[in-house]
Amino acid sequence: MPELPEVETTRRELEPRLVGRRVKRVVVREPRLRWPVPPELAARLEGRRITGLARRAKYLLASARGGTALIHLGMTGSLRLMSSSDPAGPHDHVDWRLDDGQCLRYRDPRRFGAMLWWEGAPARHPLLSRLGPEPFTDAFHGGWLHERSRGRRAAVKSFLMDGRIVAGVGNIYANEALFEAGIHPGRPAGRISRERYERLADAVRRILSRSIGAGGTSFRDYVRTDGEPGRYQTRLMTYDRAGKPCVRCGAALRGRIIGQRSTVWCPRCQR
DNA sequence: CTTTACGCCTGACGGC
DNA sequence: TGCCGTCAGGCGTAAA
Repeated sequence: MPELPEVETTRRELEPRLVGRRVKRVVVREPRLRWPVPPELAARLEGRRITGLARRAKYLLASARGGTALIHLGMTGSLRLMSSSDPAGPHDHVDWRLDDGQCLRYRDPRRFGAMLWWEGAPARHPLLSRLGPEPFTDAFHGGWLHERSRGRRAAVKSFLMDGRIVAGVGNIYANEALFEAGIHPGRPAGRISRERYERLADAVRRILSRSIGAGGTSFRDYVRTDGEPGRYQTRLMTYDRAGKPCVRCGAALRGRIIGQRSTVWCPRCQR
């Protein structure tokens, strides 16, 4: 499931091979993603050069003269670079054929992802305009989490996964960061001290950094741009490990649905 | 404002 | 073996 580390891994791998290239042709085999791929995406992108590739939360932003393509990988999306002559497989919904013979190919079996075109400033896009700070910026710190959580009764895990609080933390890494910080995922967000939120902010950054360093987590569908899986799934401490021993203390990890998401924690290490 | 539930979608899995 | 029900889940949206 692509979260911030998977999207950032994709961005870093694509950037040197995509930026500066001209898009010769956009082929949309299946426009029915989360929102329909708009016809103007192909119309505007064809013939233009990609001038940059940025990330905001889990969105990739490919800029060109006159606009920006927003790409979201949803649950099962991946972007790979291959030869334009490679035959498309199942769920390969969109190709960007480039001027050097490469092809940027978007695959997404469940079609929860998106590919949109936006002609204004990216920060003004409705999907981006209300996002909270990026985890790796100075604006994200324990004091911010503490301040924003006052009066909130929802579980800290749900709070941490709220994109308006911090951008890009999804279910897997919320579980991992709370484990690392020793905080029970079900604890009401408003009842956690500033000191513990400092530890949580640090843990979020550390967990995300480690996963980016490993090329992300591949559970089912996510692959890197060369088709290889990420390596971080071998280092997950909680996710998908309910009932298994805690890597730190050996106690059996507990699992429960919190905020409609599978949640795993150690009953001894997390309070 | 916050919180909760729903739905989009396919593939994997378990039960019979 | 095959069919079918259930589940997973990012995240926008609607409703409470």
